[in-house]
Amino acid sequence: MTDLAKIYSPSEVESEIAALWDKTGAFNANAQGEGNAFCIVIPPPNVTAALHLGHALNNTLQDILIRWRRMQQFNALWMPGTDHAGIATQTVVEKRILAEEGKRRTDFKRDEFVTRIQQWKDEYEKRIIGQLQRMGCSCDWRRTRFTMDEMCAKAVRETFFKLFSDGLIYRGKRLVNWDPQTQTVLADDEVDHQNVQGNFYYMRYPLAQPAIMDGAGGENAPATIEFVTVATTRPETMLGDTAVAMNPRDPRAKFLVGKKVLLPIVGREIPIVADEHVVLPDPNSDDEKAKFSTGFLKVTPAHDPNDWEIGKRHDLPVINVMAPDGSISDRHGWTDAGPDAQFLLGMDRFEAREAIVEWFRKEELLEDVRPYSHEVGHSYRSHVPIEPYLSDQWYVAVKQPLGCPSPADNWIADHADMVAQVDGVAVLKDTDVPVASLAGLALAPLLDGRLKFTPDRYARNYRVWLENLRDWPISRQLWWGHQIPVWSRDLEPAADGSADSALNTAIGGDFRAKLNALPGRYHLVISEHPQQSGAHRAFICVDSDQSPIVAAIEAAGWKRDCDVLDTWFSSALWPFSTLGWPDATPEFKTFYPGDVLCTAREIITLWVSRMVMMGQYCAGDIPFRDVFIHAMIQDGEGRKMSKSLGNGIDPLDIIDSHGADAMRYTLAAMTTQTQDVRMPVERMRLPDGREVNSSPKFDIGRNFCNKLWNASRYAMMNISGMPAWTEISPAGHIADRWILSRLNAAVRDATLALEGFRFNELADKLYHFIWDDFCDWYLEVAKVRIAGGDNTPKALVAHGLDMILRMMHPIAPFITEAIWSRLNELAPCRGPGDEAAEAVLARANWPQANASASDAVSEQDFSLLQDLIRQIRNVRMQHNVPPSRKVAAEAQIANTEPRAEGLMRENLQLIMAMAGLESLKITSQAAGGEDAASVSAGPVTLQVLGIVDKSAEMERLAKQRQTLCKGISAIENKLNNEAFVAKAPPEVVQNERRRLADLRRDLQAVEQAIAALQ
RNA sequence: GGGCGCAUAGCUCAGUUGGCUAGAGCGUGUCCCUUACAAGGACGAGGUCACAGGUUCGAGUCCUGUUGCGCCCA
Repeated sequence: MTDLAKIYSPSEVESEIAALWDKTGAFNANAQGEGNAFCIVIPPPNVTAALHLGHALNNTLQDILIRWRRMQQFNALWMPGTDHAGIATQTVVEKRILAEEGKRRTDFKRDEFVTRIQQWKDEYEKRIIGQLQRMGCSCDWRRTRFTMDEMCAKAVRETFFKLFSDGLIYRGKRLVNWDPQTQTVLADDEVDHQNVQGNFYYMRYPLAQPAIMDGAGGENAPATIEFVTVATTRPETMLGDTAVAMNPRDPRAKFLVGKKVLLPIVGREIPIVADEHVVLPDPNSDDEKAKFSTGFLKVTPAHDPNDWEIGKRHDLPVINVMAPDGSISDRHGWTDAGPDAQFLLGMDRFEAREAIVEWFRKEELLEDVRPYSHEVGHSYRSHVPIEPYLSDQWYVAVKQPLGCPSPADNWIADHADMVAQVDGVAVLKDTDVPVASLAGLALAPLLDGRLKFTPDRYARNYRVWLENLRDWPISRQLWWGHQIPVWSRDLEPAADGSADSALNTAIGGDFRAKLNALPGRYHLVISEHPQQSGAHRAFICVDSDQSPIVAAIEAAGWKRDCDVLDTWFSSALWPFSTLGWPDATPEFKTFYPGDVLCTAREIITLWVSRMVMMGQYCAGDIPFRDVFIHAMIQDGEGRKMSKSLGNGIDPLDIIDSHGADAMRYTLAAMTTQTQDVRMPVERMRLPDGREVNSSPKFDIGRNFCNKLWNASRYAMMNISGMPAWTEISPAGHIADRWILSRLNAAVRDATLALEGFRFNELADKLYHFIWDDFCDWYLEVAKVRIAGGDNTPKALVAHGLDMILRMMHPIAPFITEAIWSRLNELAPCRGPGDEAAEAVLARANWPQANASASDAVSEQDFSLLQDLIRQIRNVRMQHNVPPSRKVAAEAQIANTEPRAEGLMRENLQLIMAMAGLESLKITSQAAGGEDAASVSAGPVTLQVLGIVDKSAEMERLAKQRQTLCKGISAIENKLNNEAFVAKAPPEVVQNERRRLADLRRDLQAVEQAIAALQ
């Protein structure tokens, strides 16, 4: 009987099983549920593109954890969803529309364009969810969220409002990382540093008045200086220079500092200032900077972060010479562009670089050009070099004391040893991070051990990043995202100079009183006007778009900020926004805080830290206890998988060719503590004719699934006539005692591996238990016994299969569920207790290990039988005895080992069948003969009769003797070493003695065999 | 410039606090289409654990240095 195919065909069972899970609501979590909750939120994949193999790994691991906990009967929720990925998605849609329709974003109205992105999002969200489902992910699909859906938007709005009201969001003008391509600001961690081959340009700036330098000419004669030479890699920024700086220790400084230079092209007169930051020139230095330095540094505060700092120290003007698209412009802060500069206006920054260099060359002011390789920041999204750019942005103050109740309040009292007082503020020891600040809220749980990273080395990344954290720029000049809920208005200076009367004059009447009369919350901030002195600018944050306050202020001429929030702002709220926070929903109460976050290391700072921060600040607790960081998948050459290299692997292709379970198994087996894994990529042809990228690695999983499938086939073919558990005596046969002990060990090992996030160990232990112990030995022994009329093994096979399916289910859910269904039809009751098995494996119980089920004696006895059988097979092989030829053997057992003799006598038939013997005699003197081969296993010496020619056997024995002698002398040396015997732990010494005795016994057997042959 | 990781069989990788003759899968050699499985079975071969020092009775494992590769941060 069996309807199972000989070869496992994943496509035939996967859809059927997916339907079963769907129908039974197997993945549904219960928000009203009693008992222990267990919650994982998915790292929401970007709707930018379909999922790749890295996602497959990430989600396989999460699914393993959630299925395991669900089987442990936790009320398990895996929250699914996707991320709007602001800049990334907007960029791909812009590119697509430009390529297909030749239109740019600016050809659309904002809401039209957002609709287009929305369409893209709908398409990819569907694709992504479909991919996750085909991988077998057991998310509660009813709850699927999106970072811009209504529920998440509400959390974003609430959080922004709270931060704004708490004074933690401010508007600041400063140098930002600007992406001229997408025209948005980027956070520091969105900038990729790439090594670029560029040039140092040496440019002469004439002095306004020539300077006389004593003793600088030859022979200490005074010298006249007419110009200074600055070196720069970005000549185009010279248009915005507002000083030349030199190190005060430079011997020339006393003659030059305070003098003026005339900025070429522009004609601007700028001072020479002294600043320690300038590197002294030294052509022989190992330091690249000193080698290339002239000692004169052009200072462009609007276009370089270091120059910005120098500018602040010397109170220099800040002149921005570029438009947001990176072209040279006199409309964004540059007011003195003279006639000579006109030709540059409108040029792209790189074009301008060439033009300016050429201008200097023509004017004979270009002293030199030297090649120089250096790091340049690039946009992680558009890949163009970023431009340091002066701009107004919204920031979150991450190290500002909170001034509102937070989890930090009790923490300070409870962890006095980790806190220091600096200027009346409690900071975390050895840092400048206030405990009650956003950064402090993220850091404290790591320091006190509530937040744990696996592998733990990543905790350091997290800690160092938070300790050095700078304020978080959260505004992005995009259309796709959560629009910033702040309205603003400029206020003319009031007669009395007060901001409030300026406000009331502008609006007419008591503005605050008017707003207070309306329902809803708002927070008003008035600051000085950035340009007009005496004037003010007012900002209002409103908690909801539906608020009548919005209508009121818009009617009064307030304008809403056009920018949107950084994507990570909404992602930071994901662990609780998805559960309905700020409302006290049953979901939030049941599932927050969650348990595990599973992600890649590149995202620890960007995302993990911010989730902890916001979880504490908004929801009052950390969002998860464990952070598991998995490896990055690279190709066979150690390169990142990417579209541009064409070395990426599509998980759906693997599912089509190998099956979802095979993919999952392989990915789990590859998950060690290392930070990247290599996956050799090969082209392969699918049955439908498509040629796709794949990897031979996935054969491991496919072969294993096929093995499991066939072992199950065998088990189910033998189920008829299976005795009830109560009718058998599973302790009666050595093989039964052995497999039960091994089974128990497998349960224990699998559970421990899962508890420690050791996925490869889980995969490995199950592989060897199933393939080696269960299939190669237990099933083979069972065949012999069943053929001999013993039906007991049938019950143990059924029980073993039942347990294997449970343990394998988290890794390979489809195949195990499919076999489970069929097994339930054939043998609903199996195993101790003879109880009916659960209907759906996804909801069945995870087995429990039992220390008393471990049987070391039986394991030792059985391994003696295995050893003996292997030895006989080995000697047969070496003497070219074909498997079909049965041979006779006789065995002799050391008379000090009566247990071994009993074991042999009870299992004669078994040994004969397994080793291909026609007879096996136990005698007190197994003499063998000229044609006998001698083997030994522990106390058993056995002669395989009639198979050898004498010289071949002599040769084999001689080789064996040599190996044994080598081993013996190694141990003897060790034991003769007095220091070893004196200092090593007694059990180690004991062990060596036992090994020596064993080897000597084996050697004796070999020597006897040799003597017998001679 | 700072930090992290990796280097073990032809390939991809395991190897918990130092302790049996360093393991697995793939590949490879020999034999076998034995009624669960040839995507299989049986039995083999294959390693100076990158290099040089040090600690220790004992080092793939700990320490120092060197070389090569990769990643993160500034």
